[in-house]
Amino acid sequence: MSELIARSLTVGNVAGISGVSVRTLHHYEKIGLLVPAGRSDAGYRLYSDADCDRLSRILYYRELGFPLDGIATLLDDPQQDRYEHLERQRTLLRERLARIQAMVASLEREMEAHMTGYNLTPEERLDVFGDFDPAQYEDEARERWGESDAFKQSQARARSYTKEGWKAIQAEMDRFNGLFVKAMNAGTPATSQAVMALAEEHSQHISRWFYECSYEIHRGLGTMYVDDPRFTANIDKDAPGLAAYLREAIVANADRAES
Amino acid sequence: MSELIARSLTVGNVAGISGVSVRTLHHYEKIGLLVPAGRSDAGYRLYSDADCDRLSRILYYRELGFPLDGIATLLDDPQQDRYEHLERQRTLLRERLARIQAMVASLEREMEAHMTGYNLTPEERLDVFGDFDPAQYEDEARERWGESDAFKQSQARARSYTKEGWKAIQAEMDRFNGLFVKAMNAGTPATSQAVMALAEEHSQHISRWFYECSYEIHRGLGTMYVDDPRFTANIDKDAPGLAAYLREAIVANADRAES
DNA sequence: GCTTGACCCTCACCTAACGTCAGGCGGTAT
DNA sequence: ATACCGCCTGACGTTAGGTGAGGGTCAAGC
Repeated sequence: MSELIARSLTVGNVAGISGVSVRTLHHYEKIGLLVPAGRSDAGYRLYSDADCDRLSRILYYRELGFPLDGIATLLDDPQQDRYEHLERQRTLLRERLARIQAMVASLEREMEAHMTGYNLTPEERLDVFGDFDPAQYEDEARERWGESDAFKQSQARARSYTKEGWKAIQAEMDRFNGLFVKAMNAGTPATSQAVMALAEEHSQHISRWFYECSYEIHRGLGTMYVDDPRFTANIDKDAPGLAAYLREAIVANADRAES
Repeated sequence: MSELIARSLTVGNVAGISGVSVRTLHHYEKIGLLVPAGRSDAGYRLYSDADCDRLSRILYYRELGFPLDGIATLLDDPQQDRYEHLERQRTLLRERLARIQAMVASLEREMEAHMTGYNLTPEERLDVFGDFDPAQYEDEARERWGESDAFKQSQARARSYTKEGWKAIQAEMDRFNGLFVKAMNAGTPATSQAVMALAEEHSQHISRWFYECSYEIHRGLGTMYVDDPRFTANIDKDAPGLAAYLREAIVANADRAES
């Protein structure tokens, strides 16, 4: 056996590289969660590599929201080997990721609502992360957006909006509404060239700002305007029948383009 | 103007749909963070839609680690409009996501270390999320793994290991080591057919369990075994010179296969 | 050898964000 | 009318540390 030079670190060192405060380390010792391997002559705490290892695990579980005494029982359970921990931590991280994604989804729902101007119910607003099932969520997103690529694009773009862009998009959406209303009130059929062109522009506007809006997706949107009463109510607010008119134009345009 | 039937909810209702406790709502009222719009005759708290809206924002910021009084100043700042909040929340979520990804990366580094048996330094172990720069991280990963696809695969696979798989991989790695050591000790040249075949098997084993291991990547690994003293030390622990021997075999095999 | 400044020690009290009773009123369904 | 559930207001407890006070320690420079 070659000599073992076990490097030992002081509280300050450990605090420095781990990012926790010295006080926190004191605290962890007091509650028995992380007792340093030894002390120097002067009484300085000396942390071994194993201590750092343990601290790293502690920080993982702490970040994931475990109470400190829970972490202690987890770490001190002799039943558990390293693999067990890595496994659990991975699972927990996955859940965490899902939670964040739920928040992102909720945020985007709100941005969208804010944009199109309809009001969320308190239930919708407060469903920020509770009872979140990632699988169901993915399905819902896929169902809603037709395919997940488009959805991802939406996220990617949403992330890069500037304030000006945001305002511009809203103005543009208003302009669209105005044009559609005008056409409808003038009695122009939704299937006319002019109105279909407007629908085409609408789809391209979405592509520019939100996600690659395929005709399939655009059709889906049109359907939603009519089928989802919250959308319908908002769209029909100023001009009754606009939602249906919009849908007809969108579908006609999609059919024409794809034929 | 049509009549406005502002629905109002009791504490219990709000607690139910938001997932926070009644006590929490009491607390938020006491500190002035969320004061319900009104009270019923009996003194029941009545929360309006706007209150729910505010609560939703509060929960966002809370989840992101803001202190409650900080949240109050954020929400009550008249300078800030809705967009400001959405914008900030998005940024914060992105940071959060990066943090989780850093943890995942750190976890995978540890799994890998555990697998190949080398010991991380305390610094490495404790670098769980601090000072994380996603760009730098990606670069490092790319540099290390040659291209990012392979790296992503590694992550994808790592996520699906079972305990048995994990043990099997370790056993297999040990078996490889044994075979290489035997060959080396027997004086078999690293460039011999037999040893190159072993190297090929090694690469395929990695492909099976970690990521599509191209010859380029495999060569990179071999180089790392020699260049990274931590790897070298661990590999040479039982059989001095094994790291260099391994590298020679891997490179020879890759050259042969690609010619 | 002495000082200085960064770092360490141990109490000890303070805080944030709730959890958890206790004791009592209000509403409503049987 | 009773029973039960949900609501009310204190008030104390708890977790995970923050923030000094008062006092040793160590390495560098004069």
